[in-house]
Amino acid sequence: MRTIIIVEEMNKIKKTKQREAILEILKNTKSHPTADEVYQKVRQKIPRISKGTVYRNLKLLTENKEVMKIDTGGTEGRYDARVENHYHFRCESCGKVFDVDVPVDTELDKKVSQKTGFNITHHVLEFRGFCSDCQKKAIISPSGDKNKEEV
Amino acid sequence: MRTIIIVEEMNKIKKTKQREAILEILKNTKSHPTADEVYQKVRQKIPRISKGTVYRNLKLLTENKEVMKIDTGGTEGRYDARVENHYHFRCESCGKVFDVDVPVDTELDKKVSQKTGFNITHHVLEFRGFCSDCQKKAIISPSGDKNKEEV
DNA sequence: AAGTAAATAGTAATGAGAACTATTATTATA
DNA sequence: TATAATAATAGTTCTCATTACTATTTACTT
Repeated sequence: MRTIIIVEEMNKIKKTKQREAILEILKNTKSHPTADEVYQKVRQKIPRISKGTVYRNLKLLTENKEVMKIDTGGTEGRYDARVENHYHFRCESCGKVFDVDVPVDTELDKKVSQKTGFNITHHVLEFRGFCSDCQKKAIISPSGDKNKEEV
Repeated sequence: MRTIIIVEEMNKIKKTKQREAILEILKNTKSHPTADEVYQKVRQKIPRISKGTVYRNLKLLTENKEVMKIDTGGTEGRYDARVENHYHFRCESCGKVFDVDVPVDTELDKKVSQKTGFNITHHVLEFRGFCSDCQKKAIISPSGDKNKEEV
């Protein structure tokens, strides 16, 4: 019988201006930009930065818990420099994501853990509906109908 | 000035064995299969069905509220024939999604609506952690580290 | 200052899902 | 029941977010 020892090699992370600029952008925005939005913004400072670098660093920063990835809903990931658990609202018309500041119910996790036997680390909660802007300009129904005619 | 009238044409949906088979599969499974998993299963009954048909019908069934799409987390959508709002648990190791039967807190929507001014229609809540199976076989940490060595 | 290893830019590959099109199947109607 | 109208299908191509790959550059170590 072989003994298996798991060794975690710490990979020495080097400081780069690209990663610092990306983190800075996330820290200075209240919106929750997509990777592409971060890319567009960081290009103003570092014009030759590549999209791969943005993705790689967003992933790295997420792994290091310096930022948080919002993978709830939609196809595009969104990134948030606010790393403590909190809730969001997503507009089903324009897709924008906003913070919702109500206390996180950690008791719920314990309750459901006991009931189900799952080892629950946290929960993600996203409110859905229509933001103020989209409520105003809601002339065309947001239900995704395509059978519209102009007469 | 032109008058614009928006006309919604009701598209008459035709019954097909493909769509019925897809709905049947979703009704007879407690798991929450991805489009591809549905495709694999329906192929046992209709071998020449195309993946596009599966996607199109899943979308159609979702629009008609006959099934529900779980777009929370991950890249792949999952489908559920249980259409009334309920909560889920997602295992961060194997990716499986399970139902969580605790009452849905609709009061929360009203409370947050009033506080924020968003028109909130519902919320999605997903517990995250590790399922029973993955807790047992958790020898290798699920944190996504790749720097492991066997000695 | 030189050596090393990690990070980068740029490009190609992947994979979920949507779009397109000629053909087939379903429903309405004569 | 046969026929006409049109929705749905199979099969293929396309899109778009994200990842992988690779030669070159940059940051840290000694």
